[in-house]
Amino acid sequence: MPGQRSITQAEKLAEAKLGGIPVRHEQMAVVANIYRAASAVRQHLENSVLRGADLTWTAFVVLWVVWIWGESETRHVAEEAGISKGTLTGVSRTLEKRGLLRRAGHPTDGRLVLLSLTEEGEELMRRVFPAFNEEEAFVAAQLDVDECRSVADGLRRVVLQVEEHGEERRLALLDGAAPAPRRSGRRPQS
Amino acid sequence: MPGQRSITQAEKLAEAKLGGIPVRHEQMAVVANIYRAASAVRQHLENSVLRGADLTWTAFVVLWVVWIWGESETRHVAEEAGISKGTLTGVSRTLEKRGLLRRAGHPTDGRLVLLSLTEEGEELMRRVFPAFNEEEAFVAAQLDVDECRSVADGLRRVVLQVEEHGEERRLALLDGAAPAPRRSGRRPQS
DNA sequence: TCCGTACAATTTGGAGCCGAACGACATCTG
DNA sequence: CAGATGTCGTTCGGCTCCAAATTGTACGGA
Repeated sequence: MPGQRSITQAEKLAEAKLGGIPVRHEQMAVVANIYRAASAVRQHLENSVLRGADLTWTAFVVLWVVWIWGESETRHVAEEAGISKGTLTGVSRTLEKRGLLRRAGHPTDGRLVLLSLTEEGEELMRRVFPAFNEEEAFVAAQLDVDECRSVADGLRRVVLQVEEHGEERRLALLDGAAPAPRRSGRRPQS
Repeated sequence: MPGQRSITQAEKLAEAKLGGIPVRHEQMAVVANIYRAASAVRQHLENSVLRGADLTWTAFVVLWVVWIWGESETRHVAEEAGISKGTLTGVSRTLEKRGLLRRAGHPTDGRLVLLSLTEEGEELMRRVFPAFNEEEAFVAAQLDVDECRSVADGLRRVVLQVEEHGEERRLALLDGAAPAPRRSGRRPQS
């Protein structure tokens, strides 16, 4: 139902709405499906393995990053996990309360906080990650290994494009104009 | 930096952590990159075109769905936009307050609410969508049209796999056990 | 030693988001 | 035509998230 057909139809309707102004169909389909897939995958993983371990997606990602990279400074963890520093403060404190994560001050630089897993956290990851990876395999079950590689590679190029040229592009678009404040969140100045 | 290399490295570290238990690398890479790409794309679009129009991602998606499909019942809009009914209630009311969306009762079935764009909403979409689509093209600029098609197709298969077999899979995994309540949200019963 | 600057994490404000419970309405059944 | 059952959208509780403002620490030069 909302697969190939409805997306194609949506594109045609969009074109009609624009009175002949051309739409970049393929690029539109990539973005739309990236987002659909991300939601579907996240929801499946949260409702299968993560809920049983009482972890949110973000909490799992944070644990995973620290597990893989070992003791790390919070800003690196936030960057790698794809969340803001502010969010990480809350998440890491929750995980600390649950005894999965340790937060320690840096020995010489008092501004830094180092995150590492507790033994309990390590155990959890040894138990949960294999199940998580099983479900990753499940969601990708309609793709063979080569297709996985090529999809992953295409997505990597999207990420790189944004990381390398996104900032510059945004500046060019605004062209010196005010960056436009965010609707939500704390108000600037006032 | 966090491109091909660091992901591959992460996978090796993960395997080491598991003491030889095999990891499904390619499937893991697909999931990881779907999520990274979704975040990157959303952030870029929010910070470029959407912020200027004072729209969040979700608000834009809702407007887009109603624009494309015309007057629609809320549950269909929620489904198509990939958000819960409860979220849609809030978002649609915000958009109504801003004069972009109309909420009307169904003429014969009093339970339903129909959403449609106001003239102002239509104008906004005619103005914003082309810019949005331009940025979709920008984020996909490293992919040629064929690659776009094949990535989109691969992602579509992921979405279908979850939509068609996800529920069944989750039930099989829990195997009759309690579905494990969500940590957040309103508590059952009590 | 005392600034000023730089950069760290944290706090804070506002919106998003899910899913259980709820109330309103529709429809089926006897 | 009443009650049971089902299906809407809405409400509500708790958590997630971002980014501005804030707080705290480091370190360079006067």
